[in-house]
Amino acid sequence: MQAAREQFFNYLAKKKLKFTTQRALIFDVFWQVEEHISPEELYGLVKKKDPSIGQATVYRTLKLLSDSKIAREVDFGDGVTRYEPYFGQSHHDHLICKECGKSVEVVDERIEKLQEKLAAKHGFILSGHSMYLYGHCKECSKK
Amino acid sequence: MQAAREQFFNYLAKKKLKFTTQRALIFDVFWQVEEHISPEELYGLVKKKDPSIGQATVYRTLKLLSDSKIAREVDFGDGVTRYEPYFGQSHHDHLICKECGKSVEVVDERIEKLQEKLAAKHGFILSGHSMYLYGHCKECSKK
DNA sequence: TTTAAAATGATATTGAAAATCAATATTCTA
DNA sequence: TAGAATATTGATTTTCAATATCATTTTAAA
Repeated sequence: MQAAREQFFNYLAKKKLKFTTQRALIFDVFWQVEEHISPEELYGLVKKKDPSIGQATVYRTLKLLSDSKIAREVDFGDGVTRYEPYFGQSHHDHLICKECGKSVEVVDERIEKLQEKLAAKHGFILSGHSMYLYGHCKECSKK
Repeated sequence: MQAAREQFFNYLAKKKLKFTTQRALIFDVFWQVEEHISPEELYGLVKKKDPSIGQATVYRTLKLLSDSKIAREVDFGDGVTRYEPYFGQSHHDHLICKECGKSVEVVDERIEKLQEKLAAKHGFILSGHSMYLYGHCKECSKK
């Protein structure tokens, strides 16, 4: 079994929750996702494989995936929470084109370090952050 | 007239919009705000001064204040968009305690520079960013 | 097998935000 | 100034994502 699937299984076991066929299916479809997906979009994909699955189950399962660190919530500020496969992925933030909506995953270790120091300076222990860079991509700048 | 009020007035004039008494009142109440406020909270305050003002007008005016760079939208990820006085303020990001909800305004010029470079590295021209640092404040860490 | 706990899908509900719309108010123009 | 054009307002409805509820079914434990 893939590591991520196993992690999900273990997480559920630890919480005395069940690895149901619905959760397995939702996980499998989700795990194919490139970049990120909204609950509604995922629901659409999942329904193709099993039309009997309820929308609420998709929402609930995404929460579980998020709690178990298999998925990560991303919020591009357009009113929809999206999720992206996270387990096994290295940490990254997002760079989004305001014009065409394209998003790129980015990281800068120096920024990460500075964020921690910045928090510490104010007496905080940093546990996470969300950083979205907005701008115009090469293609859109040309126009 | 204060600079911010004037900026709002000029913005409206440029767009051929009117500086109505409602907009003036909403601006005035908003400008007293420390840190940030949600539309609903602001609506509550404004109603105390003029109970006839409609909720929609508060929402609309906040959008105008945001468009004119007098206010800035902030999103702490709890489903409510808040606004903070921005005109004349120096740029800053937010450090939020996950436990007590306290928020602190922070900046690090080095981070700002690195963000720009990071975007450039991917062919983007950076036009803005949103950065929220989450952690535990000194008081909450003690417990 | 019985009992308890968890999960599901359908449906209803919530809450923020936006859209609609009739009624006013303001500005422009002849 | 009268009248036309435009903008604004407040009330209300609508939208939409997300969550809550609940009866039913499934699964695990005793």
